[in-house]
Amino acid sequence: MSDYPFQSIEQKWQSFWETQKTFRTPENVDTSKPKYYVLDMFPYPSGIGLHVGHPLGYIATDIVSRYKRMKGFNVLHPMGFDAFGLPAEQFAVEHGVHPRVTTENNIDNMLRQLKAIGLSYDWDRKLATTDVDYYKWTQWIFLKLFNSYYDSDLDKARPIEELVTQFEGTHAGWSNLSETDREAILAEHRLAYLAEVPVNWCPQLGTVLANEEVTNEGRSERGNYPVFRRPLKQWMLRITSYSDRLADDLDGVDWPEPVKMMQRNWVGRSEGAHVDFPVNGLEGKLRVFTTRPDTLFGATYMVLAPEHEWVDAITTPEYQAEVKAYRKATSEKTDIDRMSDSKTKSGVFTGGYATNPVNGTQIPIWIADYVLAGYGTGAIMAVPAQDERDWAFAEVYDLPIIRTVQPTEGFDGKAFTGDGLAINSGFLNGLAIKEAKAKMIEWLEAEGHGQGTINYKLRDWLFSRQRYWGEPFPILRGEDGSVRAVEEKDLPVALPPMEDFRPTATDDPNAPPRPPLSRAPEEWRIVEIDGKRYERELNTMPQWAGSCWYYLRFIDNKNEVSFAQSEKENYWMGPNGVDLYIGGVEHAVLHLLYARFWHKVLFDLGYVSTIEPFGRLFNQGYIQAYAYRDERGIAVEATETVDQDGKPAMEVQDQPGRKFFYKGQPVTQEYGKMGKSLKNAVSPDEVNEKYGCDTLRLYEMYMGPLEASKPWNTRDIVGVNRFLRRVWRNFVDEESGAILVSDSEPTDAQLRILHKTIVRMTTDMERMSFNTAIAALIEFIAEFVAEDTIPRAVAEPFVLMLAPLAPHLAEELWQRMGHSESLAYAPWPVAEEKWLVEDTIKLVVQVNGKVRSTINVPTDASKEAILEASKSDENVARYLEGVSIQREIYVPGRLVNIVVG
RNA sequence: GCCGGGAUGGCGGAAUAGGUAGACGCAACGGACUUAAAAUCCGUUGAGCAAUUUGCUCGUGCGGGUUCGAGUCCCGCUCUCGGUACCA
Repeated sequence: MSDYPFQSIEQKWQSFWETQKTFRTPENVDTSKPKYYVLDMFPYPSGIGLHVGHPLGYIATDIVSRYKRMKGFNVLHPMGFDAFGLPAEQFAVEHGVHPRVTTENNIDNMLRQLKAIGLSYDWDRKLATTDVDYYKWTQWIFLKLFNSYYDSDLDKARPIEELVTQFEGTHAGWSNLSETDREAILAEHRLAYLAEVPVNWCPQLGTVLANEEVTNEGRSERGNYPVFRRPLKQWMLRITSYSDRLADDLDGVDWPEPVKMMQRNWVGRSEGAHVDFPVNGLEGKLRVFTTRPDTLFGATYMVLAPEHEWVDAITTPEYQAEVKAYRKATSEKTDIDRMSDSKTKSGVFTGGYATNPVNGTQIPIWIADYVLAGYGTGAIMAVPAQDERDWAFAEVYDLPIIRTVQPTEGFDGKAFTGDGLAINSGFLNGLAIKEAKAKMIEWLEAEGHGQGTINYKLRDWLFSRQRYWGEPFPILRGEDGSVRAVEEKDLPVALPPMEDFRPTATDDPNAPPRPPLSRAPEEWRIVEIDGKRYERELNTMPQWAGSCWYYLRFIDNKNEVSFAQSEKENYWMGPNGVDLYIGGVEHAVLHLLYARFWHKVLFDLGYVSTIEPFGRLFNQGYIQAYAYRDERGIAVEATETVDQDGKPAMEVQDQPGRKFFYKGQPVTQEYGKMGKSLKNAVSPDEVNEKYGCDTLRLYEMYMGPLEASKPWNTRDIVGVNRFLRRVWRNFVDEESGAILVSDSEPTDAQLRILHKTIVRMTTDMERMSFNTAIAALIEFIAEFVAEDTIPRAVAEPFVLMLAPLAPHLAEELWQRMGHSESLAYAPWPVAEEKWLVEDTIKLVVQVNGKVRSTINVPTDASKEAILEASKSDENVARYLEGVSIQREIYVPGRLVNIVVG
C-alpha cells in the first residue's frame, strides 16, 4: 500500500519551504537579473474563511511565480490582508468581539488555508492594513495629500508651500489676511480638504459612503441598507483634478478592455460648452452645460435641478407655492423613488423666463428632477427635438419643439439624436454636427455668451467614515474650528483601544452622526500644542485607503524611515509597475481607480517612479455552482440536496431529468457565483483532505481558461487526481518505494514527445493557458504508462515542468531522483529543435475544401511531389475523375486543397 | 435603453496567424485483471446514413455574405452573463 501519499508529501514540503525560506525574496537582490512582480488583490480576512473560488487567482499567480523563478527572474510575490473597514467591523459587531481580535483570528485562519495550498509567497513580507507600522504610512500619504495642491498649468500635484510662496508674490494682501482666511483659501486647493457636501448617509451603518459604495437601488453595497442624501461636513479627496490623466493613462496599460472602459465611463469625460442665459429681472446670467451647443437655436425651455440655488430668485410670486411643494417632494424622495418614477417626467414652471442668447427668444424656466444638481451646472437648456429626455418632458407639458438637425429620410421617431445637417439654425444651417458645434462655440466665445468646456461625471472622493475600525486621520481640530495636520514625526496616530467600538446606528436619517471615536478617552482625543487645545479628528478613513498603496509597501515592508526605499521601488516597480496583477473584476472601478489616483499623486511629488501602479491587470473568472431554493425561495445547503434517487445533487446536477429535494422537500435548481448567500460554497479544506492540494490546484486550473467563469463540478476532480496518481505509480515502485527512473538512453520517440511537450508547456505558461498545459502533461505521461522505468533524461524535465502546477509532488520526485536541493530555482527545460522535426508529416488532402484523405510525405518533400502524391491517392482520385482541376492549393505542413470545376 | 463579454458533444473545455472541429478530462458503455469489489489497464463514444472494410451527408446559437477553405473575418438577429443608467 503506497498509493500516492499526498498527505505526507504535502506536509513535508510545506514545512520544508517554510523552514528553508525557499521563497524569501532577499532584501537586496542581484539587480542585473530581470525582475517580475506578481501580485494578487489581497483578501478581506472574513470570518467564514475561503471557499474554492477565492484561491483561483492565487493559484494562478503562484504558478506564474514558480515558472518565472525557474526562468531566472527575481520574483516578488507577497501577500497581505485588507483588514480595516466595514466587513471586518460588521463581523466584530455581530459577534460582540473587538475587531482587533476577530481580525487577527480571521487572518490566522486564512493564513492556514493559504499555506495549505502550497502558495509560494514570501511570507516575511506579509502585512495587514491594520498593522500600526503599516497605517502609519497610510496616514503619511494622507498628509501628503493634505499638504499638496494641483497645479493645473503644470498638470501635476505640488507641495502646498509652493502655492503659498506664489500667493505671497501675486495675491494682493495675502500677508494681511488672517490665519483663518488664508487657510480657507488653501483648503480650496488642497488635495485633501473638508467640505460641506451632500453625502450618502447610511443611518443603519452609522456612516457616510462614497458614491461607489452605493448600489443602483440607492442602498449600501455592504449590508444593503437604505442610503439618504444629506449635507455634512466631511473630508474629501480631490480626485477630480486627475480626471483627464486617469482616463488618458489607461491607453498605456495592458488591462482588459472592459475594465478600461468601465473606468473611462466612471470618469465620464464629455466635451461641450457653457452657455450663459440672461434671466428676466435678475442680475447675472444662468449658466448651463451642454454637449450640443450646435442645437442652441432649438432650445425652447430651460430646466433647473430643484435644488438649484437660483430657484427662489427666479420663481415669480404666483408660482411660489407650486415650486415650493415640488422641491419639498423631491427632497423627500429617496433615490429609489426617483428611479421608479423615471418613466414619466415631472416638473413645474417657475414663472420665470430666460433669453436665448443666440436669437433673443424668451424661453420659460422650469424645475424638474430629471436634471441633477450634481452634474454640470445643475441647469440645462432643453432641446426636445434632439434629446429624448427633453422630448418626453416637452410632450408631458406641451412645450414647443423646433428641429435643428435634419433627420435622416424616413425617420419617424421623436427626438433625433443622429448626425445630420443643421436646419432652423441661422448661421449654422447646412453644417454637420461637428462643424456646427465648433462654429457655435466660436460664436459664443466671440460674443461673450459662453465657452467650450469639458465636464466629468467623476466627483471628488468622500473620504470620511463615522466608524471605529479604520485609520485615524492625522488631523487636529482647534476649538476655533481651525484644522492642523499632525507632524510627520508624530505619526502614527494609533487607534485608541475602546471597549465600545460600535457605530451609533439609527433608523432616523436626520440624527446627527456620532463617530465611535467621540467616545474615545480624553487622553487620546485631546492634544495640547503650544498651550492650544486640539481635538483629534474623530472620523476614520474608508476601507479603500489601506488598499490604495499596499503594493508599494511589499517592496520594503520593514522600512522605518520611508514607506519604501527608492532604489528598491525603482527596481521592483520599473518600468511599468506591477508586472502582473490578478483579481476579480468587481474592483474595476473602486480599488483600481483610487489606487491609480494615489499613485499619481505620489508620482507627482517624486515618491514613485512610474505613472501607473499596475502595468498588467488580469481578471480571473468566478467559480460558479448550482444552488437550490425551497418553496419559500430560501437557499438551502447544496451539499445536503439530493435527487429523486437519493444521489447527492453535487454528483448528478448537470444530468438531464433530475428533480431535487432538501430534507424531503422539493427544491428548485439555479446556478450562480459560489458564495455564502447561495449556500453553495465548497471549502478548499474538504478537497485538500480528500485529494490533496496538488489535486486542488490542478483541478482549479484545469476547469477552463483563467479569465472565464466556470462551474465547480466536484465529480470532475478525480480526473486530475488520477493523473497525479498515475505519475506517482510511474515514478515510484508501489511495493518497494524505489524510484523507477533509469539511466538508460531514451528512445527517439520519447525525446520527440518530451521536446514537443516542452514547447507546448512553455507557450502555455507564457500565455497563462494552464488548462492546456495540464493536458500536455497528461498526454506526456500517457506515453509512459506501459513502461517499467522512465529514462532520467526525460523524467527530469517532466518533473520540472510539473513543478509550478503540482509543486509538492514534483519536489518529492525530484528529491527521490537524487537531488538534494529544491527544484524551485532549477532552470526550466529548453526544447531542442532537432527533436521537433519529424521525418514524415501527415497532410490533409481536400477536394473543394472537403477532407477526402490524408497522406504521409517526407518532411522535405517538394510541392510538386506532394501534389502528385495527393492526386494519386485512391480516395482523392475518385473525385478528380471527369472534372478539370482549376486550382491547387498547398499550405506547407498543413494541407492540400484541389479545386475542381 | 446604452456599453461590453459569451454561446462548440450528455458535462467542463481544445482548436496560438482563415487550413483535419471536438485535444485533454468527466460521465456513459464494452472488455481485461480479480473469488469479488475497489484501484488499474485496454477499447468505444457529435448526429445520421450505409456497411466486411474503403465510405457518404449534416454539424461550432439563428439568417445571410466574403473565401479554394469560416468555430475563427464581415452584415443582420436571438439568447445569456456582466457593467451602467435621466450625466444634458
